[in-house]
Amino acid sequence: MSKSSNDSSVPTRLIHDTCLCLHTQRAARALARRFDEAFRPLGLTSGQFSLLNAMNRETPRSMGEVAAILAMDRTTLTANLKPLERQGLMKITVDAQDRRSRKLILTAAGKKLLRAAAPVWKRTHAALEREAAAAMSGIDIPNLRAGLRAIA
Amino acid sequence: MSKSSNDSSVPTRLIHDTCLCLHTQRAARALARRFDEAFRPLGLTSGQFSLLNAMNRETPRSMGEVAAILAMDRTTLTANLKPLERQGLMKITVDAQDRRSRKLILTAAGKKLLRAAAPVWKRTHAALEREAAAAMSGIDIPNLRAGLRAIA
DNA sequence: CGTAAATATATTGATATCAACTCTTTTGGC
DNA sequence: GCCAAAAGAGTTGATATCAATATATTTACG
Repeated sequence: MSKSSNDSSVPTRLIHDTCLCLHTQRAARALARRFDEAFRPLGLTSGQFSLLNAMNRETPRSMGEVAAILAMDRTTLTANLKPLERQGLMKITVDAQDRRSRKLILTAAGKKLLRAAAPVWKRTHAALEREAAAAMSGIDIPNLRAGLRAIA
Repeated sequence: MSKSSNDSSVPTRLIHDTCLCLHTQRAARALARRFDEAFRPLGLTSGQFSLLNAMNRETPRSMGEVAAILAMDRTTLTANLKPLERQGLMKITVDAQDRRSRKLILTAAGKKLLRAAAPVWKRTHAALEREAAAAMSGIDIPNLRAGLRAIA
């Protein structure tokens, strides 16, 4: 006889221990909280920091380009831009070459905030790498990044 | 003179390429979409699947325990339980030993849904691992999981 | 040229996420 | 036993996420 409560061919325990989706969500939540806290004095979240970064270039990107870079749904990007635009950190302009497309442009305030956030990021990321090394001896951070890219 | 637009000591490009927070968020979004799609015929999201899994045990867990397992804020868990409870997949009971605490208990419907979802998970995860191997030759999935645990 | 298909984005509705705050219950010091 | 501190959970408000759907613009075909 099999056990009464867990007779599935794929036990709960195996799924919990194995699932890359769960492991990635767990890490994503933990890292978001950590960077959110670090950026809080600047009135910025971790996601907003990544988003501003993706827009910080000479040649403005379109919504679709930024959404692809962040592996984010286009409609999520539309929503995420609203608070940034409201705070005057960036603006959305119609692309003159293709009037369906939008160019996402950082304002001076947005660039200034990014400059202020950069050392916070550097400090926080360095601490994260130190702790990761302590938690997992011989952790290979570049390899971890490559693995994350492979599953994204 | 330094360049006019990017004179920060930490260039945007370096942050974009390096940031583990961004890489993890990207992967988390992509995997959530993928598993959400696979579970859709069952009316389940990837997060709900992980949550039901965390509650599937003989000895019920409390909210705090489940939140810790998922690296999730306690208040997020409260919110996430609402649709599951409404759909009759689980119920929340007061712990008789400690009336502050809640025991999270899967219903028969919840267990049945989990059993139906298990093969979907198995299939989807196997496909993910295949594609990850194709994207990154020599990818070490157990090592990737360990790295995710180290940063969570 | 004109229209159907494709492309780029926006809106709506549901769930997810967390900080700040509140409420209830338990624990510890006395 | 009493009361302050601690612990567990719920509520509110803001942002994040995506599917389904809608709108505007461009492209392609005839």
